[in-house]
Amino acid sequence: MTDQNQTEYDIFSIQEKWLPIWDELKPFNSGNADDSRPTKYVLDMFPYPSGDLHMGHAEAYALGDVIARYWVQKGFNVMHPIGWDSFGLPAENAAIKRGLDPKGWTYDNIAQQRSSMRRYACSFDWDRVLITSDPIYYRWNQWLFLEFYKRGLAYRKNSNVNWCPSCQTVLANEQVVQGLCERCDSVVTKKALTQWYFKVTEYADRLLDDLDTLEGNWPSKVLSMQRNWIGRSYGAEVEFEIEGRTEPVTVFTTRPDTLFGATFMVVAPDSDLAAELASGADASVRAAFQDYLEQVKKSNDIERLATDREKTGVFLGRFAINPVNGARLPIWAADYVLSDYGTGAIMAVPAHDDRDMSFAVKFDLPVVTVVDTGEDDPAVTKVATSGEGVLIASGEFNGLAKAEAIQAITDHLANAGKAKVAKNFRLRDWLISRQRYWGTPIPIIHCDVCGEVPVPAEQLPVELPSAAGLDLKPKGSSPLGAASDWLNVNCPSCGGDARRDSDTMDTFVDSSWYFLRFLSPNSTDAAFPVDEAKRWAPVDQYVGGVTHAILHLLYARFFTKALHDMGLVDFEEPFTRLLNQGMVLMNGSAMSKSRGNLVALSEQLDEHGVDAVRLTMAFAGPPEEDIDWADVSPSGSAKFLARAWRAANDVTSGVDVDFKAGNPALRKATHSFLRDFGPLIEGFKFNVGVAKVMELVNATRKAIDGDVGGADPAVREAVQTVAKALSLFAPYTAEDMWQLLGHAPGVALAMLPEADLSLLVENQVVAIVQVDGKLRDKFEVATDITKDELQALAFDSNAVKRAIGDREIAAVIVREPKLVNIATMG
RNA sequence: GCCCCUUUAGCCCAAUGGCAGAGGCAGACGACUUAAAAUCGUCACAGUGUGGGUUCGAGUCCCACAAGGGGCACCA
Repeated sequence: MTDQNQTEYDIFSIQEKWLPIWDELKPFNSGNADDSRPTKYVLDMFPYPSGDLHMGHAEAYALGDVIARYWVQKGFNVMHPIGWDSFGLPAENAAIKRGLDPKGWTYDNIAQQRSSMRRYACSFDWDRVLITSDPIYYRWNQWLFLEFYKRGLAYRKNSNVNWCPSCQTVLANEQVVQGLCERCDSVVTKKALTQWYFKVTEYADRLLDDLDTLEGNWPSKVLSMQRNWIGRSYGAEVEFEIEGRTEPVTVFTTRPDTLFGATFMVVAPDSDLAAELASGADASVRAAFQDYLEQVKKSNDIERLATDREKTGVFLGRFAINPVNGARLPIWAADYVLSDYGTGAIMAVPAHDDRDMSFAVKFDLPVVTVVDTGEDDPAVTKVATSGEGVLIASGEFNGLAKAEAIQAITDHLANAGKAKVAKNFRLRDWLISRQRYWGTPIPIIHCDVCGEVPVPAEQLPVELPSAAGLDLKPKGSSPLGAASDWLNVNCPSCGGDARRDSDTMDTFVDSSWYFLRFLSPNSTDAAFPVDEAKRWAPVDQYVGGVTHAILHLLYARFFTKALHDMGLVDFEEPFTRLLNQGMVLMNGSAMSKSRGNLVALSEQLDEHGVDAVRLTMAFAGPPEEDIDWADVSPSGSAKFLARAWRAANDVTSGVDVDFKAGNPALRKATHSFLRDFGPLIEGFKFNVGVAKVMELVNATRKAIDGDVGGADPAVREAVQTVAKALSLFAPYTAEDMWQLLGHAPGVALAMLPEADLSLLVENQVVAIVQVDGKLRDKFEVATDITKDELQALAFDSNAVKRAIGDREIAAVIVREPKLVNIATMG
């Protein structure tokens, strides 16, 4: 049965041999209508086609493949699709640099990655592929945009937005990291622009609360980052009368219990309120405010967020009245108050808030202590005390603790119509307009008569015009504005002259719903089929890097909830289970050309073979930890694979031997492996799973070389088990082993059997005896030994007697049949 | 400053509260070989970051601290 030419393991000829056969076999097709297997949806985060695959992709896809292939072997119809997140700036920048069309660059890279994925033996269903820059895909971005628009979830507003002067485009809040553009690290500035937004905040509560349902199935780190980002805080909105103004000003506070300690009010300098209050003051105040406003506008977030920065601000010459005690509070404008959070105005309680305290110290404002926390008085120390305590100097509320005080004071003011319970979110609406070319055109037409007019559904997609003749260089307005043939259209409503919106959508829109598009990637009837979504979605297992912990996952969750409310899906969370793999490092740091520590995937594959690289990724350690390529050994992996392969070559029994006649010890090893393997894979302990396969191979080797011999049925059973398990990590080697064992191609579809637990029953076990927790003796006993028998045996042991000496026995713990612990006095 | 994770052999990493070692790398030795490589086999190496506590028993649970990594950080 053995191929005579194959006496030595040669991974490279094995790779060449099997690729075309798999192309024919298509073992991972998930689209057969008469497939009766239960469904499972395993999804890898799709790549951006910025070049060929790199080590990071290799890790992610190796790990995703372990899971996808595992479920296939457990009898599931696994949908494991792939696509490309192919709109976005790198294509545009590359095009500008080389004078090419972004399209050509993008699709060349996709072809390259696709061929590398095939060679890497990813278990993708190649009949389910999508590319977000295809009109057939982004048409549905536009359709969804318009559906959102109908429901008020997409809207346009003018505000101060994040602006990257280098990318020459606006950025979402989420794309600004430490005041820098996440893409190019330029200092982000502010710019007042009218832009499109998705109303994520409408879902803020659900986005936060539903994280609880993911507990245990998503990494806790991601859950906490999302919670942090959404940032819900409860408190009260309190109205303050303003001298010389009819309307009161509402402030949001999480500490209504400290109201008696409010000594001034602060408003955001860039708010309308600040301007209005200043305009009612005298000339010198107005001038000072204008100066300050200019200064604030010039500063960027880097400066603003520096923690050691001194507080700045100007007095607006106006006063508010504290609703609890009638105190006159000076109103200041200061940039530590943000115009787009809460109401853009706060009551300042320096005694119990660090920020207010440093402001009070800087400008010599009074400090009134109203909570006794047992610490030194902040009015004296000038150090705010923000902890729990008892109310003082708060009139009828004195003596109350924090929670009661919050309740009581809020209720008291609410009765007078001056306050209400409120909550606020750190989360802002999602700014989706981008002033760039390579993205989905926003399907809105601007008409001087009719205003914003949606492009009628039957006119979708609004295709991108060719880049030929367009200047793609960033210049602060969309390159599409210059495509006049494309831009100028008739208004769908009145037929008059009108213009298309020339901005394109943030590419995170593309990836917010792509997991649904895989259900029918080529459909021109709908974004996705609702009935298929019921069958396949949500995604059972999502695999990808933690870099998307906030942005992508939050947006996809928002889309899912919106689609749920539109009646298009029947679930509210898109990704039931999430695995974040770590990064691949080299010598302790992320690989980069500039650091000179880049490891080329193609070179690794050429040197060690696909299987050894994949196995190394899985074996290196827990998947969520980083892998330092300097610490692992792909050549060691290759050595092991050769060892496994040779075991298959040494099997001399026929395909249909009866395993029951096999060597009991080796059968036991095989079935103990089968018992352990599944839970390890399902618990993402791939490294331990691989170690178990190695253990079984070692046991098999010993059996073959020892008394058992290669003809024993247990050897075949063991090696077949190895081949199946190994196909999760090393598909080429496993397939070749499968053939050596006399099977038709398709080890990936071979079922992983359940362990026969009856083979694992022990009737003898080693019992240990401890004295005061220290091991003193051990001996074999029957597994059904009684407690008394075991205890008697323990006291019979000379070693135990010696250990006890003449001390008195305090307690004897017996855990039959494996343990006796004798505790002595003293 | 706040929160989270990690810390086990020279290295990467295992260990339902019950004998610290499953697996690998790097080593040493042996067999095979004229020799080497490959292969096969054997072996050594830590008492689990530090200090307390709970327990009959702690790598595992609790508290504090240290080091490394990550996240958040003027959001009222």
